[in-house]
Amino acid sequence: MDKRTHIINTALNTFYQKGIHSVGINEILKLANVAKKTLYNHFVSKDELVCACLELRDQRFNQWLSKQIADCKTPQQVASALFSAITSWIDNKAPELGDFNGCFFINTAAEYPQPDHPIALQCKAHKQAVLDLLITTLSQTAQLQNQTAKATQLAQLLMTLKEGMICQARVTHTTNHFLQNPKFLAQLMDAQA
Amino acid sequence: MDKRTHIINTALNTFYQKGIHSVGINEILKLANVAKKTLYNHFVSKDELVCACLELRDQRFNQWLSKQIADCKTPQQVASALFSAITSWIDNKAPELGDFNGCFFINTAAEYPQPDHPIALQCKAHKQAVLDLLITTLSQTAQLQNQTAKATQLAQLLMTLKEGMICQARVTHTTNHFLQNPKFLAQLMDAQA
DNA sequence: AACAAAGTAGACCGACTTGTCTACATGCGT
DNA sequence: ACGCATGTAGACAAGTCGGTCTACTTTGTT
Repeated sequence: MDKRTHIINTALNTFYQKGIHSVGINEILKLANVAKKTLYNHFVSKDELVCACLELRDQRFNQWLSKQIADCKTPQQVASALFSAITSWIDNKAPELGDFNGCFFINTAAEYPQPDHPIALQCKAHKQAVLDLLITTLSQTAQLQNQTAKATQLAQLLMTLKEGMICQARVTHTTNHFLQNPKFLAQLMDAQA
Repeated sequence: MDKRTHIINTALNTFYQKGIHSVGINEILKLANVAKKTLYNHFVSKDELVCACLELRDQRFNQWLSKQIADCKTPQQVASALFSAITSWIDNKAPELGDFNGCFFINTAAEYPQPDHPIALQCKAHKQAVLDLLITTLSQTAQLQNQTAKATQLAQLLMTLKEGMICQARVTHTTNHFLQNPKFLAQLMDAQA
């Protein structure tokens, strides 16, 4: 396998489970069975390796999520698919995303508090990409065609609930199962009108 | 002033703004104008200092929040008060909580991924305390007396939205202003019935 | 067969980390 | 006035960090 992607894979798994600052370069080297020079031959610094991890995670997550909410015909279906996808992720039933340990981007952003740091900006960009995915998916439903404002608002609501679910699960290890109640979702998605 | 509380205050401010692992003991010593021996005379380790910071933050936050949602007569009022309080915090209009940098407990938990670590447990306990505050406040409204199940469910929904707002604001620096729309809140709080 | 590219293993550097310890100064109760 | 607790200032230990570098080995191409 390509050494570079192998390093990124190992680093992503380790960073995601233990955080960035808690994991040293040497730990990644041992786990990946790779020499230090090889790593620094592909990445000029640890920060750049972190960026590559964020990029890979962004790809994987967006691909996974877009598959989960594809073919939804109504906003309610989108909400339902989204929340059951997140719940299955929390319950470790989404192997593509690894053992659940919260949102890698929120966790990472917490370790890089300077808002203009490249890593913080990349975390921010990921959130925007997910929001855009929700907006376009919602906009493609029959109910919301040519209503981008309403679709945007709904997408923001879904995002807020999604982030809340993830953070709650990360810290308290609890899940809000009523977010999968169809009746509640129907009322929630109509509440905007 | 008491040296111990002065150290905790300085440490809390610094940890909250920059994260735990990014801040060394020496930085806190300089900011607090305190000798290293004094610090280690009051705290056996950095971890214990972090615990003291979490405890202080927990006190301050709960006190602030309970004041914000006191005297609410309906669930909708509770929701409205909660979300406008969080929004004012995000907009740096809650001086008791310092310059907004997300949830200190979520940020800290992200730096201590082991679920059984004392610091992680303290973060978890804080979230439970906030949830309890919401439950009791909601239970005291006329509409929800003797309906603890419904009050609990509503409190969980409010918690999820609150966490989502905070995390979104932390990473993307955006706010969902429609969460303060009274019409939307009314529909949201009725959606459970 | 030969050569260049890319790998391994790990010593090493300087800076930083938490935490200990010595030496000295200050304030307070009796 | 004395003694003790508590403070300051900072050297120091022991270890970790990211990152560089040397010396050697493997791999693939021509």
